[in-house]
Amino acid sequence: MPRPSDARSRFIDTAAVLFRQRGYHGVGLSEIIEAAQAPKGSFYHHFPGGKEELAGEAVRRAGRAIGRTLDQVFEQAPSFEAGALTLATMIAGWFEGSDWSAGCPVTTVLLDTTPASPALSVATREVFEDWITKVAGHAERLSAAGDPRERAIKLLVGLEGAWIVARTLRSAEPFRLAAAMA
Amino acid sequence: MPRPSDARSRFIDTAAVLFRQRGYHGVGLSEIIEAAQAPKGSFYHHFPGGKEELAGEAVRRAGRAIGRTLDQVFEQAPSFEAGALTLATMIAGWFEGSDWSAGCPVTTVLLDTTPASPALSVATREVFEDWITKVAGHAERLSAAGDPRERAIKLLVGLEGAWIVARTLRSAEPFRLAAAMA
DNA sequence: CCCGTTCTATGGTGATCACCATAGAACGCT
DNA sequence: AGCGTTCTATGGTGATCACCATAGAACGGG
Repeated sequence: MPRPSDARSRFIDTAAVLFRQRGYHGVGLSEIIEAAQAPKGSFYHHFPGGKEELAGEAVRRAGRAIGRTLDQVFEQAPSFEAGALTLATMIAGWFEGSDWSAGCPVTTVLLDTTPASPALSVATREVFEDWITKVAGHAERLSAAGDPRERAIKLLVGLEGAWIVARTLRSAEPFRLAAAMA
Repeated sequence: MPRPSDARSRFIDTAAVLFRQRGYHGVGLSEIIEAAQAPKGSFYHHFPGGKEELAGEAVRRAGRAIGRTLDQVFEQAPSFEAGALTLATMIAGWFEGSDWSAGCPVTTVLLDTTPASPALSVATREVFEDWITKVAGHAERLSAAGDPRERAIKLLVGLEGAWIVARTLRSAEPFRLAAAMA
């Protein structure tokens, strides 16, 4: 086997960035290929499934990255509430750093493709379920009040809502309020 | 002036439905025109600003409709909490009735166009601000605890988040939890 | 009745869409 | 060295994109 291609990886990361800014249909394949500085022809070698396969990989990779962050934050949090606030503050910081343009990598693809693309619907669902399971585990470990899964979904709902509202209001306040709610 | 055109109105309503399902870039103009059963040429007569102008009208009209619902619900609610629960239940019902495909009319356009289209960014922002102002007024009138505007944003964040998460989970639970949070 | 405005109707425009056929280059293996 | 696989590179494919030029139909007011 020749050298492992970093072109494939660049495709995924580039696509993730662009999809978060303008959604799945808002970004053309040619723009992704150009931004990834890869030849057009090698795209379909790495992604026989085309744009959908690429988006699926982007969603899963970004999902895993956030999942890791989520574990790190809650592992060193003194309480579930403190962890939720730290997480919300972190996301708000990244979001503001992107000038309120880098939306949730799952949501931005989800709204453009569900239920039109079953494969992508499954990918987004699995990422959300993974996050919920992880957070519920931390909620239970930190002996937070109430049902762990419900608390996890509450946090997810609050953060996703904040990610939407903050984009228009161009303010971190929704994240602060989301953390306070959950 | 000849008869007021109902074609223009059909364009707006048709576009609103389709944008909510698949986002701004996910729906082609030709599909909207065909679904509205209008000739292609009359579109640019009614909307010289093209697709963006149409989307702006769709967002504002849908925003006003939800704004009216919001007033109706809170005007006959015994408390802010009761109103929030009723509202969340209503939206969840509509959403499930569309087989979890009719997303928030603002969000679905917002994520596809902000900040690429300043005009649409303004439209989505104005609708959200209108909702917040309305809900804050009801919160104050019903003497809900805490800052009225903060409570309004909390409810908005919760509902928008629920609208996202419920789409993937295909369940009304996120709406129930959003109401409980706010 | 005729004019002027409003709206409908047809038929494209160039540009971009996602996708692919084909061939050569780069490398590991035997 | 020669083979087989992996990847790069080029150059399109038909389809759809948003948009528009042009002309006729439908209606009001004078």
